[in-house]
Amino acid sequence: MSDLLERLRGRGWRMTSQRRVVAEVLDGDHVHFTADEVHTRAAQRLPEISRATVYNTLGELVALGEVIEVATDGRAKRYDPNAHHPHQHLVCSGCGTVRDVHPARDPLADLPAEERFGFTVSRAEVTYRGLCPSCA
Amino acid sequence: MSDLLERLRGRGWRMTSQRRVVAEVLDGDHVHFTADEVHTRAAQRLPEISRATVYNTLGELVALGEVIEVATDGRAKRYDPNAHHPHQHLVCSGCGTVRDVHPARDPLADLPAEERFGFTVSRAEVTYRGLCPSCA
DNA sequence: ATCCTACGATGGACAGGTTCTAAGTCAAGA
DNA sequence: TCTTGACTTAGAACCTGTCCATCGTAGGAT
Repeated sequence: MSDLLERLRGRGWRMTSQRRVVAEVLDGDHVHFTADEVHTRAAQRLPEISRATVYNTLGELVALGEVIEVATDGRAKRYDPNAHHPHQHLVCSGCGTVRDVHPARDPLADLPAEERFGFTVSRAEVTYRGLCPSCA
Repeated sequence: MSDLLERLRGRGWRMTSQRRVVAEVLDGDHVHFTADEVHTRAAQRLPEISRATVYNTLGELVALGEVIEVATDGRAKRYDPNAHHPHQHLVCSGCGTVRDVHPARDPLADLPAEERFGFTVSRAEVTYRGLCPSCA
């Protein structure tokens, strides 16, 4: 993720301690935090960081394509830093855990033109639902 | 949809005028109202119906599997009474409109066993995103 | 090294969507 | 008809997310 910081600096980002901490929180595999969870974890390192800053930074990361916004349920959005390899999500209906998964085919390819109703379809998000081994 | 009322009564539901009106509002094809829209339309028939009752009833219908909850993008959830015929959703990123669509393949079939991580996967929800003709 | 200043951070107000609570009402079984 | 607990109500509370005015500071200029 430190090359994320490099990329951002290369794009003219002013590198502040707040942005660094948010990027560090999102570092790591299989992480799907809500904005509030990111804020809580960031605040452990930088207690005075504000929620607005976390929202701003996450929004910028999404706009830059470095992070993906995932709406797994009607509740808070989750932020997925694994933006450079296309994937979908497997969600446990019991505990809410999210795993990245890789279907065999691109789901966009399976929506025929006559089922697009004139829409310009740009992406397909698949949420597989079921029970994880612990909850089953 | 009147057999919906029958099914609900059969499951021990107390049949109130409020629940009847909510079920009637959801009747019909290609309907994807928000809770607030359901409330507005229900209130045309039953002016004193409260928002809480609409939310309660919608939640119960979802729990019973009679209605599907569709999470659009940070906006209000939409409620889809077409729960008995498998389909997916096409959402306009501009205005939030939802259309039912039918992909050529069952997306569940495209998640290989080694990508299931021991989960018991029961369903796949696909949300296609793009711009509708008016928003494009 | 210090100064400037535009960009970023802050926190508090605000808004939309949803859930909760306490009190009153009524469907349906006895 | 009576009784009772499930249902409804209004409004407060809550959660997620955005906006605003003000303050602070990163990083280029000097």
